[in-house]
Amino acid sequence: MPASQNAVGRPRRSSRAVIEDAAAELFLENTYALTTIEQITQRAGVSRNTFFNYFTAKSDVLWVELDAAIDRLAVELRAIPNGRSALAEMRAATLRVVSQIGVDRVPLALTQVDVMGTAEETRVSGLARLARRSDLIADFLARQLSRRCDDLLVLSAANALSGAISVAWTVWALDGIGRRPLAEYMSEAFDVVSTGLSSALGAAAESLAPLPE
Amino acid sequence: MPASQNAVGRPRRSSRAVIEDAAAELFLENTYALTTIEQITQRAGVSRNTFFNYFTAKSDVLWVELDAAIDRLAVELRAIPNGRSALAEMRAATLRVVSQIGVDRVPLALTQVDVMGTAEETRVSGLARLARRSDLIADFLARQLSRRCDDLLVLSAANALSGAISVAWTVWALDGIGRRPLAEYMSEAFDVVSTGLSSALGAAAESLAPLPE
DNA sequence: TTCTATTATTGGGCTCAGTACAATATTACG
DNA sequence: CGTAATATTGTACTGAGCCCAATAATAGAA
Repeated sequence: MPASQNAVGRPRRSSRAVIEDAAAELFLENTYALTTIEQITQRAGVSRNTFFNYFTAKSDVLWVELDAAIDRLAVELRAIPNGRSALAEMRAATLRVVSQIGVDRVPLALTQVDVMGTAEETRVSGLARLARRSDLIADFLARQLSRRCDDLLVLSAANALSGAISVAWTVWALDGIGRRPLAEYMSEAFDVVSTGLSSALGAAAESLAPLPE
Repeated sequence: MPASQNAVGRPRRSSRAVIEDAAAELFLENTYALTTIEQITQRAGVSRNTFFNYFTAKSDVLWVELDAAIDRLAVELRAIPNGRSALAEMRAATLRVVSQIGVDRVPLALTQVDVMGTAEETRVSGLARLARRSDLIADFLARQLSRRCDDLLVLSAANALSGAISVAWTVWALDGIGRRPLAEYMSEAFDVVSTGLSSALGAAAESLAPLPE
């Protein structure tokens, strides 16, 4: 634990935080793709290797908030005893995690997507998060439903739930400064997959005046 | 179109096919991660650059069948006129595409996952396919429902559907030689997300004897 | 058959992410 | 103050992906 506190006045900031900030600046200045790890570490005042002490990939720094949320979700899911209503518990656990996230904790990858040019480059790394969360949920569902992890039902449900959570994050971020709490978006997305696409899409079609053309 | 047919007896095989075969061999021999593009092209008898004439990434060769299926799905979805039942048309289009796929057309990434070591390395590239298909479906749903492409309902539904298709492919591949037609797996996966997770998971729980512990 | 425009293939060079490993600095703690 | 644990750095390397110009092969016209 080298860089935690200092004897003198200002507490020295951790290398990790310095790297995160330097990366955020450079991504906004030069886009994600055109920023090299060497540039990040130079601005942060550390060596290139130090970057890899804290992140396993350049894209990791884009998803700090999301990774933390997934970590917390994993803890929540593990704490749920067997035999409870899987879907209800899943929803509750997600909302518990998400309710602690302020409206300013937008993952770097989802902020100013246009200026950072983070449309396609970061898509893949975001999908890795979707997959990790999907795995967590699949394990949880398999346990709750007494089914195998590679069961089609389990995997489909886990994918749908993880996807819904992902979409909620995205739309929340896209809504800009005036965005409502993340939990509200999360609830909506859960409703869609919980009640089923046939009713969700059907209701959506009915609720709209049939636009010609 | 240089290497299509030859005057003499055996028609010379296209560079693309040769590369695909060489890659498949090497992935099985040395795993995906330990196979370099240079090795592939050497065995195929072409130069390294020729690889990039046919594939934009090393992982592309793992998903040839899936990419073709997604291309066909795109065509099918574009051909559907407005105003039809979005979910029913989506299901029908998917089944049309998938019914043409023989039980031996398993994407390379999903065959012998253990021996190829294609568990984690290829996960990400597979997710890129999920995302591309998700985009296609979102466009289609937005058109059918007269909603925006970045609408939460549209995105959630598209994600769930694309995920279900992805899961169907995976479970189908995992079922080995005795696997049933892909369309059957696809139908099952569609049912899960169509009827809704609350009923799907609820029904699943009811249909099982409550296993103790 | 010969010429020509098109397309496929190749060679060379280059950037940069990610890895490995050993050496050194820094911190915490007894 | 000494020492063990941890953080940081230096150096070197592999391999994917990209760029661009040069060359080979092909199809089609004449």
